[in-house]
Amino acid sequence: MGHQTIRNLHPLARKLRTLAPLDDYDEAAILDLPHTMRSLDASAYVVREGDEPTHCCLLVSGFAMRTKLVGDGGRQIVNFHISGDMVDLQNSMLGVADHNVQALTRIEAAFIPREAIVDIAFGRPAVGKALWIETLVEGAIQREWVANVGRRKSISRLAHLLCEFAYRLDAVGIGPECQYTLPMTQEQLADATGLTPVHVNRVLKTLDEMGLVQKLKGSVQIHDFAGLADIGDFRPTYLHLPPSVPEIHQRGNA
Amino acid sequence: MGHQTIRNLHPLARKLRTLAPLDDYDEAAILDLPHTMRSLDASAYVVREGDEPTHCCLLVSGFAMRTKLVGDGGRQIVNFHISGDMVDLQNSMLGVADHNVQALTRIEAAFIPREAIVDIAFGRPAVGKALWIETLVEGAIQREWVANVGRRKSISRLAHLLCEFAYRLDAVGIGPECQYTLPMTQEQLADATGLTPVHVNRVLKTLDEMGLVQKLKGSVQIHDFAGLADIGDFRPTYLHLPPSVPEIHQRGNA
DNA sequence: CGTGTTTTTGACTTCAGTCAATTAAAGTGG
DNA sequence: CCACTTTAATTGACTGAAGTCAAAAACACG
Repeated sequence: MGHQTIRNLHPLARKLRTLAPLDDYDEAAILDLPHTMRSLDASAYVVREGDEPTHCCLLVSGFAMRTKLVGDGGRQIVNFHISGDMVDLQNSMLGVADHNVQALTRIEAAFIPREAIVDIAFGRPAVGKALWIETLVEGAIQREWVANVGRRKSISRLAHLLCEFAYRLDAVGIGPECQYTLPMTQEQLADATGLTPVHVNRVLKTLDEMGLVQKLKGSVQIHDFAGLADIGDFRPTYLHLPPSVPEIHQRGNA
Repeated sequence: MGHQTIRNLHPLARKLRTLAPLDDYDEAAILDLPHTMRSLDASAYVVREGDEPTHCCLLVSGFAMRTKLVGDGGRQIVNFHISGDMVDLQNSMLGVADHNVQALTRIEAAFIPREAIVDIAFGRPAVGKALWIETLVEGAIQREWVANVGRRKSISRLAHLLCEFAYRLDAVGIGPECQYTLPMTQEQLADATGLTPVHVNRVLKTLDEMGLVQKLKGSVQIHDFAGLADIGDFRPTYLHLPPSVPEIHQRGNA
């Protein structure tokens, strides 16, 4: 594997560095992780419920989502993922996948053998700690989603989701301030918020009329971040981002 | 600390053993973890949102819950916890608590210094792996809760919750088959399912009329587990329990 | 262009929430 | 042990937020 290979895992190194202090050897070990690159088309499955994956999938570019299907045919999106996310630690470490991971857009992904992850985690405690923290942060996000879907009304749910996405994109350097890529369809937003597509459409219209946010095709323009965060009841603590990130959103009112 | 002390952490050893293979030294190291015992009354806080806990709380006996408060005063319970659960890995590892942990009943808890956890996790990879897996399983439960609250109707939500609780109690040996301790009030069930107490009351009545389950004070009697799992759309994969546990529920129809 | 998504809108329905009052338990202290 | 307070459960009547159904308009793309 040559110089090309080295760069593939850069998003992972970048992210883990923000989660726990890593030295140069740690970073080198991350970049050196064995892996195979694959690109997948939008809506392709990375893992399906019931699979027994042997590799961990790192999302290098593009967007992905985790989905669960319920009995009556409904679907719930339980999280979205962006560059640098280990999209499948859980499924590969737990043996059998309890949910689906799907590409949302076309993605580039690195598949890393599970053993290599375990080895680096315990061979290099700093890396292990970072991976563990990543797992914990994802848990924190899931908890916030439970609260979002369980206890907020539709307008807050959507506003909250848009705020979260803005912060997470900022943290990885995509999504320059107040206009950012939002590749989900309204149906997907509905599945993420526990609403129906029709209602998402109406709520989005309301948010627009309120002058808070404007949804364009494939992206979103936030006009008043503070206002959006307010009706979305959004406080970013649960994302456990490094202190630098939140500042970006101070200027939300363009 | 004498022989008494050794037994305190037994629930933890017991649980971690089911998550990853541990040798005798691993178990001894777990039982040897420094800790202080405390008992807390029902509804006392173990951690509050915003705290910066330095200790990890292990629930030795009793029941606890994680709660998040939303802007309009609503509360969402995002998980329940039972004996053997590390109720506060997330908050202590992530620095600042993004949610509350509260005793649901009177509890006995062991508070273990955060550094001791980190040391054992990386000094004894088998233990570390078990802890990591515990974190991942909790994430899996959170995802299922997102789907439960987001996409199931009220009767399924409650039925699902009751099934999950039955399985989790079985896994730690409390809750002998079909009658088990269910210490939550209807208000707490409502906060866990994203419903109102009034509606929970009505749904519980319906479940009773359907002959599936009967709620008594402080406990619940399941008359038809298969039927309950059916309307609850409950499949236990996401709990990632050892294969032995599920069998107990084969005899659900007493 | 034409075909297939995705978005948008309107009319109507329903599940669950709200309000309010009652009953039943569970403590508490004299 | 019993009045007294508090907390939890129950019930009914009414409301409302979000869902459903259905059709039209707007894109996206080969």
